[in-house]
Amino acid sequence: MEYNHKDIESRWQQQWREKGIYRAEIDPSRPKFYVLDMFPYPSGAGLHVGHPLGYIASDIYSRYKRLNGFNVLHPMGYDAYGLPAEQYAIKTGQHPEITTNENIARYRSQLDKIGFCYDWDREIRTCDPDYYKWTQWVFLRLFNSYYDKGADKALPISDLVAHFEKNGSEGINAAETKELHFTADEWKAMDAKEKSDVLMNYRLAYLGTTMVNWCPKLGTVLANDEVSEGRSVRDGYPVEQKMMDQWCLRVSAYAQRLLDGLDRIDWSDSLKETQRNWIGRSEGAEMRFKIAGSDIELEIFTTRADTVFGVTFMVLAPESMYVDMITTDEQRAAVDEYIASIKHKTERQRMIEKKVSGVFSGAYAVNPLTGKEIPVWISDYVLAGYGTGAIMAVPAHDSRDYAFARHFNLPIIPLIEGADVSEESFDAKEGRMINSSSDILDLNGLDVKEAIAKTKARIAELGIGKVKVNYRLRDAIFSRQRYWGEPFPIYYKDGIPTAMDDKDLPVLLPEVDKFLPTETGEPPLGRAKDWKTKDGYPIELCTMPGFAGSSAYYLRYMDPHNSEALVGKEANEYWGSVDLYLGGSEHATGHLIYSRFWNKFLFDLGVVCEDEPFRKLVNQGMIQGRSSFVYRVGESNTFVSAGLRSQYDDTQEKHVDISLVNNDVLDIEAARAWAPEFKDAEFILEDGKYICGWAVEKMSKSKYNVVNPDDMVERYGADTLRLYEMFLGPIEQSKPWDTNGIDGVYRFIKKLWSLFYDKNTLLIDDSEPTAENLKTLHKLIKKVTGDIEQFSFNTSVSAFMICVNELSAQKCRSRRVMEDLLVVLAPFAPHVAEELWHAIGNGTSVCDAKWPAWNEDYIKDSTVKYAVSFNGKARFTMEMPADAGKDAVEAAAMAHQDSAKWLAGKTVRKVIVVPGKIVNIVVG
RNA sequence: GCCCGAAUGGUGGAACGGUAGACACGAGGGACUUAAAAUCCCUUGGCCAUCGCGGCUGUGUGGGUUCGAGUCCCACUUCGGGUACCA
Repeated sequence: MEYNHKDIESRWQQQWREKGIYRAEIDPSRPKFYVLDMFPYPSGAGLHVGHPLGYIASDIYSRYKRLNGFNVLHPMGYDAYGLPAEQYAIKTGQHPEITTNENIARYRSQLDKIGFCYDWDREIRTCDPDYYKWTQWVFLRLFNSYYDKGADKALPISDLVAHFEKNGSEGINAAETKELHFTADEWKAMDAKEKSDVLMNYRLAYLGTTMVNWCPKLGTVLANDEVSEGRSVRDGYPVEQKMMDQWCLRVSAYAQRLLDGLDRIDWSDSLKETQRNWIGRSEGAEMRFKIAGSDIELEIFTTRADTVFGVTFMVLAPESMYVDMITTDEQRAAVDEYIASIKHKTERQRMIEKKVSGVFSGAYAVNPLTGKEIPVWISDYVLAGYGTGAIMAVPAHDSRDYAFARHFNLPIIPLIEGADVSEESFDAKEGRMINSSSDILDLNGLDVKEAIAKTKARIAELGIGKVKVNYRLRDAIFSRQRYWGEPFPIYYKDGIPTAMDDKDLPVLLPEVDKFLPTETGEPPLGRAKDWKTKDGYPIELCTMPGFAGSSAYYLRYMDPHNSEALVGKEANEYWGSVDLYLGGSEHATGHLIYSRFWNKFLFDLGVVCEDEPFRKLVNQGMIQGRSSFVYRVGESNTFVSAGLRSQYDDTQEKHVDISLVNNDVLDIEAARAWAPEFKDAEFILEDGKYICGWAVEKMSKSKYNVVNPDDMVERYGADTLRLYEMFLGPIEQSKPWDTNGIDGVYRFIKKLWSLFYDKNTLLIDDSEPTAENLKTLHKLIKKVTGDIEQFSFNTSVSAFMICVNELSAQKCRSRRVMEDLLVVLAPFAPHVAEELWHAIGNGTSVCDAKWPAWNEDYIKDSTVKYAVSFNGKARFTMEMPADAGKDAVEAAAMAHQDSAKWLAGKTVRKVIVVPGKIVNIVVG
């Protein structure tokens, strides 16, 4: 029988499906293991060969755990809400649901061909009402909760209301948008709208007026992690800043817990570091500066309290509420003009220009520690969203303040001994303080760190400020002016945002005639007929963002058909948290923050039993494309081979489809047929060939470098694709796809096959394995076991190749050896392993076998090779009995015939013997 | 700018501080074949060699630790990734 992957793979895939062997059920008698892939957004382009990389790795790990007796939960689903389907709907009028379902069907068929062990009975789609009901359900909980900083957890908003009834805002220690002060009587006197406004200040899901990233092209707001360098991450459209009423999640309340949790989880250091930076904890002090001749106090935040004596001016963010309050009449016109000029610029423009700009407010503030009066300026280099939106400027020791001071000719006072501030500021936190003394505080001679501590203590003592920890992490903006997303379970009762009841869930996404905003600029849901509650109140028009549906999907997989709860107690307690999570590092500051926040909140509520959702996380690298180019000479219809390109002044590179290129040699006839512009083109050859240039780029249709896994499966089979993707290199590393190498893996499978079959004759018998056979086998078992535990799948593939070559040379026919070999191979190449497993007479599936243990005795050598070096440089090898003692090894090395040559005329100073490895003789 | 990470043949990549380049691709040579595909065998870091003895050199650069460094430490260069007026 010849190896026929098509026949084998479709047959076994069908059998596995029919027998449902990958179905996972709660089984307290077995240990559980939860392996999760980041679920994909089903895009119209389908999967390319890079997508399955992580899925293959997690599949290998899942199968390995199964073989080791674990009850493995390995589910898959679709992050089905998203912009591309909606964009397509706007263009064509086709409902995004239709597009999405088509794309899902395509993804599924592509995934199925690769032979994954997913439990498809647990599939979820975020756009499915049975699923998004629970997304809405969590939102209602967030809406009805606040964060108590004392208890350090989320509590019901009703607790807060009870407190207000009794004590007003007195003694409240809650995460809040801004500090509010009112008495119980004042609270009671408020009308419904006023009370709603006050509670919004505390709710974990709240409606707030915030500066948002508005993308006019997409007609929606974007979260910070969806914006990069002033453009939308997904499509690259410009993004501008705009004040809008938006639903927000108070993620910032969990900043410290999100930070602390990182120490308890097994993620890569770089990913943890990225999250730490994103959360951006910074310890400093808040300090109040009085405005001269008024009662107004400006509050600032600084990490450099030690530099108070170098404060020569203050700066407010243009959006700061103080701007209006302190601007003098003389400066009013200038300030208004400046603020207007800022508003015109988008964030992107501001960033590109990076020009120093600002305006004097006319007001002066009093430095509380020196008594000196300093001017207050307004500039856009101070951000409204961080700290208090106001800073004390210390030009000598902060580069931004320095640039500003230079531009506007403001004084610069150096505070650190030896710091030269004539050309640039001295930002380092080191050195001894000078020029820092007044009646109130003396820092002279102190080290920077001591000075910071002393100043903080003094500020607190004087009651002009306090020690404060700030976080860069902002609340997540949760509204999208879009159609294809989860509707909010919120309606407006006389203008007051009101939560729906659990029994009203799910709030189904309504039908609309078009997917565009309305003529009056309302979101698309404004087009829905009767978008009202039963009582006739209007329902929220925005939908939730993409990260809503992906924030708790891993919980739903545990109990996907539960209609009573997001996840049942029993299921949650059994499956716990995700033991292994695989996905791309691009979610480091988005999904992976939001779902941790979401999970911690649900933990506070007692809905889930684990505080962290993903115990171990592995980022698989990206597989990039390897694009091929031809070079057009000037504007002509002549193309020059890559090697001759330098002989022409003006050549332009042009992508050509990689299917036309083999080992960088262009198939010219195929190229002529491929594109009209090549039809009559002239090709200048080198050595009779047209050599293409190449570059590693992201795989995309427009670069003609996409490799489709279906084609690979068709030509080589799923097992070869799986092995090859693993063989390409370490899983975490990004690497270009190169189809050329796949033949090597394909050959390996054929060699494996020929170990079992010669034509139609099965070669395997019941003969006893030889010592050699066992050594080869057990080396493999040991290696692969270790590799899988460490996610080093590429070296496992090499180990299989070596093993098969050895067994083939040994003419091994022993069934015992082959069985173990197939079990170890099964996670990597399940189809061929299953086929051969049955061929040698096993009735049950190899997926249900037991992972073999290796026996060290079989691997042990009776003799060991020692590399003998002189002064560290290896010169020759000698063989010694494995149990020879150090002295014997040393003596043998010294007495070896080759030693004489290296020892001639030298004295031996020292001999180092590393058992089983090396003898190093140090000679002088 | 700041924070991570990386740098090894023509290519992808192996190497608990112990004979660098496993394994694979590609290339070259050969066998089989009318021929091709497939398969198999040999060679393959560089340089030298009285090319079947052997030798020298070699893991981005420069130092250091060590009997011994691709691996550890310091400085630098280059390339990726993240982030950015975050006070």
